[in-house]
Amino acid sequence: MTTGRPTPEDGVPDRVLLVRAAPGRVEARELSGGAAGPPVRLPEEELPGFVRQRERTRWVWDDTTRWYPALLAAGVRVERCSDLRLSRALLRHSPFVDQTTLAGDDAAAWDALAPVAAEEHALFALDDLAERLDPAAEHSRQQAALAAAPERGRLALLLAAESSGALVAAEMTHAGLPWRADVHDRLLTELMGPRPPRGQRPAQLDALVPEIRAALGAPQLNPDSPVELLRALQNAGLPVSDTRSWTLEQLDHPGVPPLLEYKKLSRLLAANGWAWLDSWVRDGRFRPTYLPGGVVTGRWASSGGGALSVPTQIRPAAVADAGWQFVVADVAQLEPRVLAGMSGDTAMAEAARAADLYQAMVDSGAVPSRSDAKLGMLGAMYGGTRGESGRMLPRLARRYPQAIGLVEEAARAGERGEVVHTLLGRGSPPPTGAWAERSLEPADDGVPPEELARDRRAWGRFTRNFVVQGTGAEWALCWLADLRNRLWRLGGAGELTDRPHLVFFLHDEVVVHTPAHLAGEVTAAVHQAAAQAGRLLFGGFPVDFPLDVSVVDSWADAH
DNA sequence: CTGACTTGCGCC
DNA sequence: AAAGGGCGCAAGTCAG
Repeated sequence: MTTGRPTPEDGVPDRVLLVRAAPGRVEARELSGGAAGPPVRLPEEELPGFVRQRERTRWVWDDTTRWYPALLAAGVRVERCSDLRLSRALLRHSPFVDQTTLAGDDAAAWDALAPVAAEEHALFALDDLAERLDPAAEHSRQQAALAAAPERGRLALLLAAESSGALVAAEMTHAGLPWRADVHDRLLTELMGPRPPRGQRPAQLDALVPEIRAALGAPQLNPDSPVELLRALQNAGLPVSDTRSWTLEQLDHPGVPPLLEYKKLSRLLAANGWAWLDSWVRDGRFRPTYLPGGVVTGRWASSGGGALSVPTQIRPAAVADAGWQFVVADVAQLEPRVLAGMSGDTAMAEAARAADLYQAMVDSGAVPSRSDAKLGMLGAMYGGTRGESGRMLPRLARRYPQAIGLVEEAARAGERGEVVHTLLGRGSPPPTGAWAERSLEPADDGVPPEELARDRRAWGRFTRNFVVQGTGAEWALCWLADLRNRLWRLGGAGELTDRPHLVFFLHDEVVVHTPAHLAGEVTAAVHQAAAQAGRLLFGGFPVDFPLDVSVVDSWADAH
């Protein structure tokens, strides 16, 4: 920013901090090293134009949810950013970081900063906590923390990936998942009859009630009440202590089939019925809010419309626009592959070079059958040791000592009350609860020792899973970030939604909405991004991440 | 009545 | 002897 207002010609270093100044005004300050240059002030309405000019800039801002939606609404996409809120959250819990480097007067306020939802993203809400924070100071603290960290390379990758994730999240909410309300409505109508007036049951659902009542001999039964239902089942002589579908399926009784049918339809109606359509689908798009880093392991959370569980039943309503298609991709067996990579277990990595990792474990003679392989690995990663899953563990440990050793050690560390971390350095939360506070002295306040021991083992299962789930989330973030940039480059000259763009992401699956003629190139990009994510996390270590990719008109047709 | 908690079930 | 990770959401339940 040598000549006043920054321009593209200024070239690198090209990291610019955006700060809210007086109402309606923004300050841009070029950053180099730890220092911020002199502020350049511009009116809010000029910000999109200003940002659009500097395509290669890394924008540093307090929180992506407070800046990016408005830019997207103005038709501006940014290439990269540093999200100080997300970065701080990572650094604050990473065991790689010396926490004293992050101390400061407004540390507590930074720690408390929460994302804003789409409806409240007004850029200059004066009562916003963010208004009182100093992003330049926070940025230099974070740079210092990073510079002092023993694993600064990994951490820097994690911060960049997390920030890219924040961009993707905002873009997906902006674009929305194409959703055909008419198809959804037809689907509901076929299953349970036409939409009833508010507060009434649809015809097909209603018709099941007398059937259930008759079979159970409970003429007044309201099947929506778990309490009433449980009593009715018990009065009918059925040995049950809950009303879960899985429990009911074990029973042989004439009341069970209509009841299961009722529960199934009633669930669909409540979770993804007409009310869901009214609330969450506008102008042919489903727009949930994604919360990057919303889960302690690094997975995303979501809010609005239950984006984490869009049932397969209603996916036929996700239909690409005319002339467009979906490229749907998911990673087969992400977590065991990640475990092979992060533990450097060459034997498991060899299995991970096959499209079906579990089958490869059988073929190498490690376990007798595919289901043994799967159950055993799930048990190793989740901490299940019951039955089949537990019996496989010694066998797996012999064959894959590094991989199984890594999760076992994570479990032991958790049980000792220690913090564990992912490959890139995301730290697990410190343990809470009676067992953790009392781990060094015997219980003296009446909490039975068995209960403390149970809690301790439960925490060990959490830390065991944390390292794998969390590193899996890091792989997925890198995949997403790289794919996002590849898609942009494929698209020609238009805005985000004129080019191939991400419209859905869930843990290990993405949906890209693309002009049909680019579907082949998008498919290639999805594969290239997966390979790149593997290299970023595991360098040259030979572990593959094969994808299942479909090019479809409707999400329901994938796989 | 409201709000907190529980139950059940969908997704990975 | 028993022992499975992470979520969000709606509806029912129950205490205050």
